[in-house]
Amino acid sequence: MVLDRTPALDHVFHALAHPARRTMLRALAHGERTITDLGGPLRMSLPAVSKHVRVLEKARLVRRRVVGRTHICRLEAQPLKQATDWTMSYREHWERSFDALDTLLAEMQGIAPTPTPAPTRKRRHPRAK
Amino acid sequence: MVLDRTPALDHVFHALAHPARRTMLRALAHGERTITDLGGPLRMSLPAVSKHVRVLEKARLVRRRVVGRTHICRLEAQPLKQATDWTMSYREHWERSFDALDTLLAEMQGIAPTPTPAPTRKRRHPRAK
DNA sequence: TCGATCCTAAACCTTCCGGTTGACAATCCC
DNA sequence: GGGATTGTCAACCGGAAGGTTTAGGATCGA
Repeated sequence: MVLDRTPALDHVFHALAHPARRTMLRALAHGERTITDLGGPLRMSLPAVSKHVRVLEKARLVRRRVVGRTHICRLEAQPLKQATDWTMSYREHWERSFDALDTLLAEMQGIAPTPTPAPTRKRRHPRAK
Repeated sequence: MVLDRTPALDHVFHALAHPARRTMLRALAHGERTITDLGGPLRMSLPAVSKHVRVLEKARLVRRRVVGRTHICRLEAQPLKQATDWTMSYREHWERSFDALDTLLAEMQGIAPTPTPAPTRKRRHPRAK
């Protein structure tokens, strides 16, 4: 079961809600980066970058090790799996809306909707007619 | 390609970052709900509930129709697919860390790590030795 | 040793968030 | 009509977010 009252998810989703932080994660996906590296494409002061990194650390999306005067950041993707688990638990819903769109398009063309393949998607909560 | 600078994602992730709103979405997954319904389990005033719902609407996760004096909310799961697309683009990373854990556990037991299946997961950025 | 580089700390500012209360509009129903 | 129900609006509040500037500590390297 996927829980909604999970403080960890609060931090992860909050961390993901800022474009600068998503950009940082994207950079980290290609390898380790220093703070200055991460700030490179971002047009903001270094202290600002530093704060964003701390938000990512709080969400456990980034780990840092200090080497001399440079801080080297590393992506920690595990929380992204948890986030995915949560959002994915709604998968049937967005697929259902795809089905609905299929149906609509098909009706507009006067043909039957494309039949859903083998593992039948079941309509879990049928609307009252 | 998955874009990081997408305002829509800002709104979606921000909407998901609050446990009350995740709880609301969970309720909506089981069918339509009125504002009062949504506030039911949440121990907060009705105006507060109302604000949360507006955040969900801004993220296009909820649509509302007004029937008499009641406002009926409906889950709109499409943005959750976009969110999933984004987080899933890091899948190889959390799987990689699983591999690492496998290896560690295997080493602790003095046996070889479980071999990775066919489409070999490559180590993209090898650390200098 | 001494300047340049990397980064954090602290103070400050503005805006947004999340909640409240109080008032009121609209609707339902007796 | 008139009370109960549903929900919003507006004002307010404390605190968090997101940015800046200024200062300074630590390290590198010539």
